[in-house]
Parts: sequence; C-alpha cells; structure tokens
Amino acid sequence: MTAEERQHRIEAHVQKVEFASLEELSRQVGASVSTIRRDLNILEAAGTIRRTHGGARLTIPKTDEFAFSARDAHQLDEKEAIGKLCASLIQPNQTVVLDGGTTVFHVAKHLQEKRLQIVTNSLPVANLFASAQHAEVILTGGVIYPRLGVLVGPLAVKTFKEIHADVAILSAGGITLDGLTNSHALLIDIQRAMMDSAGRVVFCLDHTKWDRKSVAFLCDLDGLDAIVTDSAAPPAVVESFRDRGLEVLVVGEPVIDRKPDLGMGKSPSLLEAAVPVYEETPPRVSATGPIAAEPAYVESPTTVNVATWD
Amino acid sequence: MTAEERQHRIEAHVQKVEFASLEELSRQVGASVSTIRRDLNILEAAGTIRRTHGGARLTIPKTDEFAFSARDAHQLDEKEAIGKLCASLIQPNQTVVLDGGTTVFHVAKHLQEKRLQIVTNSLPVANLFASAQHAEVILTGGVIYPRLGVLVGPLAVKTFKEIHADVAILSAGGITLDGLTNSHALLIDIQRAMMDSAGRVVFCLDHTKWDRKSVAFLCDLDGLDAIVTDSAAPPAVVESFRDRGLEVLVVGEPVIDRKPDLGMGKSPSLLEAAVPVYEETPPRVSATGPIAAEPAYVESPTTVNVATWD
DNA sequence: AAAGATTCTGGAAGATATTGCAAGAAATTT
DNA sequence: AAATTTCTTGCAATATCTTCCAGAATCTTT
Repeated sequence: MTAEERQHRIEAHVQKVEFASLEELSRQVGASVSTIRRDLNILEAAGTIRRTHGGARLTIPKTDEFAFSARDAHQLDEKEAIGKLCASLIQPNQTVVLDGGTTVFHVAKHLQEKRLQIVTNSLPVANLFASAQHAEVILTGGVIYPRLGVLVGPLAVKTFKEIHADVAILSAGGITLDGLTNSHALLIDIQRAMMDSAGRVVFCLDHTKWDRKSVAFLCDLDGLDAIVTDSAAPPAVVESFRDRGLEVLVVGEPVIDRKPDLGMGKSPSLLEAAVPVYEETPPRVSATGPIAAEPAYVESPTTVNVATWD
Repeated sequence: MTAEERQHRIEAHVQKVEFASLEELSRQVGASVSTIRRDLNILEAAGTIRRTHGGARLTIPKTDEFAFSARDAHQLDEKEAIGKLCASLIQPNQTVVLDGGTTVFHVAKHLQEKRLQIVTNSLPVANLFASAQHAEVILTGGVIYPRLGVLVGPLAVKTFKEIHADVAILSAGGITLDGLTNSHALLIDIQRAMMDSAGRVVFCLDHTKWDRKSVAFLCDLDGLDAIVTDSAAPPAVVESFRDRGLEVLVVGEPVIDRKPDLGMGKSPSLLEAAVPVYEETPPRVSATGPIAAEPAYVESPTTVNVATWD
C-alpha cells in the first residue's frame, strides 16, 4: 500500500466516523501509530483533517457535531423522525428555506437526494449540501454566529427579502397559544424574513417544545401553516392547536387520520396542495447544468421558477 | 506488446483502482518494475497520472488553483510557506477579504489566532473560522459552486460592493505582464468586486503561476499592489514585474533586500504602510477608521456584538 | 540480408525517503 | 502533584527512487 493510499483511507475513515483515535486508525489501515501520526500531520497541513489529542477529527464537521452537538444530543431519535416526516412533504423542484435549528438540520439530511433549491443561513446545512449533485444551495450572507454556526445580521435578512420560496422550514424554542418563541433574539429577525419570503411556513418542534415559552417572541400562530412534531407531543395540547386552525403532523399518526383543516387555513393543506401544483413545475436544469443556470435567479424574479404556489 | 500499449494499460488500471503500487502494475502488465517506473514518468509528464512513493494515483482534480479538493497536495509546501508569509503581513484588527483559492486557504490557516474581521466567499475558509474565538467572519451570500466550495453569483458580488476592507488576499491561475488570469470565469466578477472593495490587493501565487496564462482575463497589473510567491519563482521574471512597479515578496528572501517601489505604486509599500497606518486605526467599534467605516453592512447594533460573544 | 546504430528493457548500486521503535518532553487526567 | 496518556524527536531498519550499465529488441544503413 502506498502512502497516499493509506492517507486516503485514513481520511475516508475519519470522514465516516467524525473522530478517530490513533489506535483505531492504526488498526484500520494496518500501519504503526507513528506512521498514522505523520499521515495526520500531512493531512492536517492539507486542511482535510484536524488533529486532536489522541486522534483526529473532521475539519468540516459533517453533521451537527458542528457547534450545537450538545443541544442536539437530546431528543435525537425524535428529531430524526420529525426530519424524515417533514422531508417527505417536500416535492421535487421546490424552493425550500431552511433555518439553522438542529431539528431542521435533520430535515436537511433527508432532503439530500431530492432535486431542490435550498436557501439557508445555516453553515452545517450548507456543508451538508456542498458536494450534493441534485440540490442547488443558496447561502445567505452574514456574520457567522460561532456557537450555532448560523449566519446572522442584516446581510442575511436582506437575502430573504429578495427571494421567494415555496416552503420555509423552521424551528423554535417553544410554542404556546400565544405564539412562537425562540431563544436567540438575533435569530428572530431572520426567521421573520424567512417566513415572509415563503408561501408556506412549517415549524418542526419536538415534544419538549409544546406549551413552553422561550425568551424572545417570534410570531403569533397566524404566522405559520403547519407544525411537524413527534409522537410524544401531548395529545390534548396538540388538539388545542388544531382547534385554532393549525395543521399539526405527528410522527407515526397515519396521514388519513389527520384533519386537513381546509376551511380554516388561509391556504390549502400542505399535503393536498403540494402534489398537483408542483408536479407540473418544469425542471430547473438547463443543458449546461446548475452553474450556468445560476447567475440570474437570485436577482431577477423572472427566472425564479419558485412562484408556483401563489 | 508495445510500449504505448503497456502504458495505456497502466493508465486504465490506475483509473480503475485509483491507487496502484509498482508491483501491482508490474504483475498487471507483465513488465519489470523498472519499466513501470519509466512508464509512470512518461504518463506523469503527459499529465494523466501522478506518481507517488511506491506507486501511482490518478490525477483527481485538474490541478488548477480553484479546484478545492482538500486532497490537493500540489505545491503544498510552497503554498504553506506563502500562506505563512502572507499571513504575517496582516495586522491585528484589520478587515481582510479572502477568496476561495487553495493558496489563500493556507493563508487563512495562519490567520486563525489573530484578531481580525474576515470577509470571504469560501465555505472551507468559513468552516475554518467557524469556531474561532478571535476572528469575526462575514460570509457573502451566493450559490454554492459544488466543486470549489465557493459562493458565486450576484449575491456574492453585491456583498463586496457594500463593504470596505483593508486588504484583499486573492489567488489566480496565472500572471504575465499583460495581467492576471483565472481558470473559472465565474470567479472573475467576484474577484473584481473583492479588489474594488479593498484598500490593498495582494495576490498569492506559487511559482507555477508565473508567466502563465489561464483562460479568463481578470485584470491588468495596475489592479494589484503586491504579490507573495515562493522561492522557486523564476528570479528574472520576478524582476521584470518589480520593474513594472509591483511589490513582490518571495518566501525566504529577507525583507530588507526588497525594493519598496514607493515611487511607482499608487500607494505605499505594503510592509511600510501596514504598521504606521493600521496601528493607529482605532478599534473597530468606533466610527472613524477604515474598518469602522464598514458598518454599512452591519447596520444593526446587535450584530456588532457578535465580536464580543464568547 | 547483415552490420551498425538506436532504443528499450531489466537489473544492480548508491542515494533518498519512509517506517517503526524508543526515550524524553508535553499535555491530560486523577 | 503524581500518574497516565499522548506527542515529539532521533535513530536504525526497511523500502523505494534514481542513476547507470549491459543485454535484447528494433530500426537504419549499406
């Protein structure tokens, strides 16, 4: 085995497991720990990997291990399930706004294989799609908020004022009948801009968020169209929100059992509307690929084939 | 079997397995290791394959500057050295624009410990600083260009029209007395906007870039203030650029030996200017210095706090 | 067709680079 | 602060690379 090959395998393995100890790598590629050390130095110089005491980790964390891993470790299964359900609502060729929450990140994971246009202010989401072939990703500008890995500030807000999307998928710190709240005041401005820019607004909230308030007020219940939550959400509370005209999708509950709430909402039910409308949307891809297609759609609304929902 | 046929088979095999040792190839095509060596040298000269210790691998990326494969070990040492030298020119509290080239990425690595304001359209650079304590990072918006990991499009260009930076650090595909050229036309617009937004423009070019032209014209020599290159740059060529009034910093050459070219350039020498001018720059928060002049893009007071978080 | 010249091939010797180990230094943990 | 782990550095063993040479194959010339 050549040195390059070995380094390639080290890199691949670290990519897979996010963090690997020296012994682990040594066993994996069949070389001594010393050699692994040297290889890691080389790989670090190349920028692919970052060394730590006792091993190596990814420079560009693939998952939310990014900055919010601690927060995210909780309710992981629930968030995963919410992500899967929410992703299944998205139709091909839609334009989707994704915020920087951990729950939304799990939605993004399940969107990777779909042909979509993604607009996000989340660095982890952007990294997730960075090498994706199918999706085209627009990252808002802004200042990196280190702990969360999201882009904030007027630059980010402005981006959403200039685009229109089919769906916005957001998360929040808590929901009550008074409305939604979030824990970071900075994110409020951006989330509002996201909501304004999208035809439909979906919130992903795990069961711990129900009937809970966070520090900063985001919007009242008129601001959103649907909520996706997990099966541990208190049924009575969920029902009270449905009475208020909100479409609440619960993981595990069969779709047929849900009330569409067609009469109440200002727009048709997410599921019913989605299919017929978007299937006729022409494919975005031109002959030259995503790159050639790109320059126009941000600035000029005409080429933005995202306005199909209205 | 003819030599050409054998080389063809070698190439095909390497294409298939990505890495191949000499013995493996020797067995594969039925020739001695010596012959394989020679063939590999020929194939490498032709550019189809790259040699490594003990074997060969295929040239994954076309080795142009902007193919951001983290695996790109092309001129790694040189780029590392350039990055170090270039980073040493940056003073604390400056606002620095960084482009998405691999050489500039190495500059970024050496800037991590400094207290700076970074503006970039490079996802890898953003990730590098994402958890950085000292630097504040502004990422431009734009569409992710997958292969390069940079943000392109009008959104990215617009960002630079709204900011002012002290220094812009860029790279290019080639430089001649006619000017600079780059390999990706998409990047030209953004690089020009970067150059316009910055008080001083520095290009990082390894020795392979001298006297070489790439496909797309970027700007003529008036557009830049200084060049940082490695010691393998052809001295005669370097001298011809100095005669044209350019400040060329070569890795390893002592600073004193360099001609400041004060008279020719439109602005004072980078090194001489850097210390007196920028050291008196008041901290970013106030409203007078070149850095503080930028709040155009950080309009809201909330985002200013970003610097102090953590 | 034969002799000579040129190129190609395979191998060997010295030079260079890589690998694995061990001892001391540094960092982390208890 | 001591103990443990991990990191760096130096060194010997190994592997690989380059350079050179002789024989084989191919081409050219007569």
